[in-house]
Amino acid sequence: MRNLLEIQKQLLPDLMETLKRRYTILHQIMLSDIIGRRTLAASLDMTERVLRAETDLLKSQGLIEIESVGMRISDAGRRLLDLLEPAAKSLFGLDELEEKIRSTYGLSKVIVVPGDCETSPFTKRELGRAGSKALLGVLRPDDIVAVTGGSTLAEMADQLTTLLPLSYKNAWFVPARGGLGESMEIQANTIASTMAKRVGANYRLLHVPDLLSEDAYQSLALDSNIGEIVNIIRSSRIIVHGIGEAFEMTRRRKLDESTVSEIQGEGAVAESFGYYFNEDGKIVHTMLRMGMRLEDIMRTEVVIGIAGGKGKATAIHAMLRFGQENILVTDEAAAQEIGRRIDMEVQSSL
Amino acid sequence: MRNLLEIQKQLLPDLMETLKRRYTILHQIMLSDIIGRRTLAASLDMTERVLRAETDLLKSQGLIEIESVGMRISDAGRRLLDLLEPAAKSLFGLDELEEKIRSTYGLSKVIVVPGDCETSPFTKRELGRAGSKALLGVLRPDDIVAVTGGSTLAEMADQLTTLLPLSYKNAWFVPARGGLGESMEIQANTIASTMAKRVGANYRLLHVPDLLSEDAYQSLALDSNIGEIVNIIRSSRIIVHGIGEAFEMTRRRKLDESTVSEIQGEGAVAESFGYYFNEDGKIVHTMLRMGMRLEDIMRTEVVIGIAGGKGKATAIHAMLRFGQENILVTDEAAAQEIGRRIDMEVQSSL
DNA sequence: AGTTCATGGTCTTAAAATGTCCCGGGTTAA
DNA sequence: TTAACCCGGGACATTTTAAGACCATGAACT
Repeated sequence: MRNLLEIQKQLLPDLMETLKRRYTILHQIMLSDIIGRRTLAASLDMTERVLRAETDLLKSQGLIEIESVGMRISDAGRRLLDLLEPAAKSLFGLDELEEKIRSTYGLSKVIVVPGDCETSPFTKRELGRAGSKALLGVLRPDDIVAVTGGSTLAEMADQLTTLLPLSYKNAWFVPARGGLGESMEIQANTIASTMAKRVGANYRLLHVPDLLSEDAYQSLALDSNIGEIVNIIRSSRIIVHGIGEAFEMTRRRKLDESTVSEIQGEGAVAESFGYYFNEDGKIVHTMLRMGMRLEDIMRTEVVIGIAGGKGKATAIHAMLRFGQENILVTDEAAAQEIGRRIDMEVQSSL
Repeated sequence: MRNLLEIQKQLLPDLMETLKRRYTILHQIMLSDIIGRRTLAASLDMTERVLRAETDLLKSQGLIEIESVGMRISDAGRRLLDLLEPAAKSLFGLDELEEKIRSTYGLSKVIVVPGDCETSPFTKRELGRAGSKALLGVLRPDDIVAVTGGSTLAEMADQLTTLLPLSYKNAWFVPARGGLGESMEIQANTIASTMAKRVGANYRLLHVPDLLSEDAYQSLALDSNIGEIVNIIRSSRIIVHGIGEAFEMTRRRKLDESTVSEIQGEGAVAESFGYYFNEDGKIVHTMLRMGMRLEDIMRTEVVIGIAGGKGKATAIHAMLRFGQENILVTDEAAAQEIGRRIDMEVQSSL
């Protein structure tokens, strides 16, 4: 109950601060699996000595275990974090931010994790955890899930774990599109297969390059194997996609200079599923490609967007305006920025 | 949510201590109406200086007002205490104690107030407050309530206040028995009238001595006025009774030496409604008297027992074993002791 | 085998908490 | 009216605690 905290704040004015601090420490320890005092102090921007006081306390409460190799969260600590998570949201004021974004863009759910992906790799991991939690929250035993590529999605795949012994052996994971010329780990194909393995589901891969010439597209479309998997992709009930900053994506796709400047000229700020969007969420550029098409996306029941970092706020905002998202998973830095933009819009519309 | 507090106990054990301390201080200030720093420090067993640090904080939070005559609780402070009360129960571990006693003896409700009646007059006042709260919780507009005498009941009568504008003008308060040879303030008659006045209800008095000879009993029973009020008493839906230590009651009743030794020889430890009970809750001695009889008590819908102090634990325990209580209101000292006895019983039954 | 990073111990210093006493003023009871 | 009493608040020495800095030792990894 939110009330109780408000009441206690009167008698314990510094309650929030301490609670936040200890929660953050415990949380960080959990994310790090095992971590030393000095490293942890540096990553939390505390002096070693005060951190030590806190970890001693956490240890005496049985929330962490201290070994010669470092500190590790205990089962009790893990349980505590789980229980505290909703409260922590309100502690950091993230619940309000979530609701603001959710209601403004009519989403069914918004999840904001504390921190900034760009600054801390742990926040990125947390984003992945939150994303997989969100996916598991809507995943049914015989769903088809399409996923895109990207480092955030890769992190999410790593964090995906089924706690319940629910069987997903009739579910399918497929890539939403073909491969980018990027490292193996963050390709949609890899991510689809990782996710599938982690929840005990099946997967199909799409072995075609993402960027296609007209000729190549036509000939591949006739291939029956490819046709089959593309049909599966297009009938997905759930799509999980990263959100990219437009310019960076052109670079990662190694587009030629003229195309890049063309896309930029059209005011593109965001990219997802192979489409480029301007600030207003309008599609300004479409890449010829295999896999999900616009009409498939619009038909998809659950669209989960996942991205974080202040620098991606513009891109995320554009995707929200596009209006096809159902669930957004982002971080505090991006959410704050999006919140500011919402405020500005409201103000200018008065 | 109960959960949150449990979580806090793990993550903020030190803050919970100060929360307890500040709650106790604020609570004591409320009970004292107005009190000076030194007096308060003495009654809470703290040094003046540490108390001062706390009261300064309470003042800065606007929970108390400091005047030249002493400290007084503010409206905000009063509100805070009310809101925090259920949480405080769990903070002090009293909720578990309540539940333990409740379930062991099949009561519908057990209320344990912090402290020890014998040590602190404030705890006695608190016991009275809790008792009147419990009564108001079950009191219906046209109830008949029988009350016994005793200092605890007197305190309860003083603390009885109806917050709601509920009308009890059709309710009746009656004494459960006649007068003891004691001071006016703690006689059942006085208490019944005080309670009735405080909630705007009616009252009838029973003007007969509690201890009667056979002859006197017979002749009084024929009196129509007395017969009428006795009938009202016997049809009560609620009875609120104190619980006395057997030996002390024989003294207060000024019984002759032979009767006293007789009662003692029978192993009596508790007294209530004019009956003496042994440790097992069996009635071992009955006084000839007007008013409530055993069969009336058994028929009564709501029996509220109220008593506190470690020295009364044996007596309270005996009454619980008697098995007619529905609601017990006691203090921490007595409840702890009763809890210990329950543990011993459980252990010996294994 | 050497390096690195971990915990846990210790010493010093700064700061906060505490114990103690006192003062002027208002309240109360005689 | 007066005197005793208790009040809050100021002052200050002292104790306790928190914090910073460093080091010893040991496990793990290269």
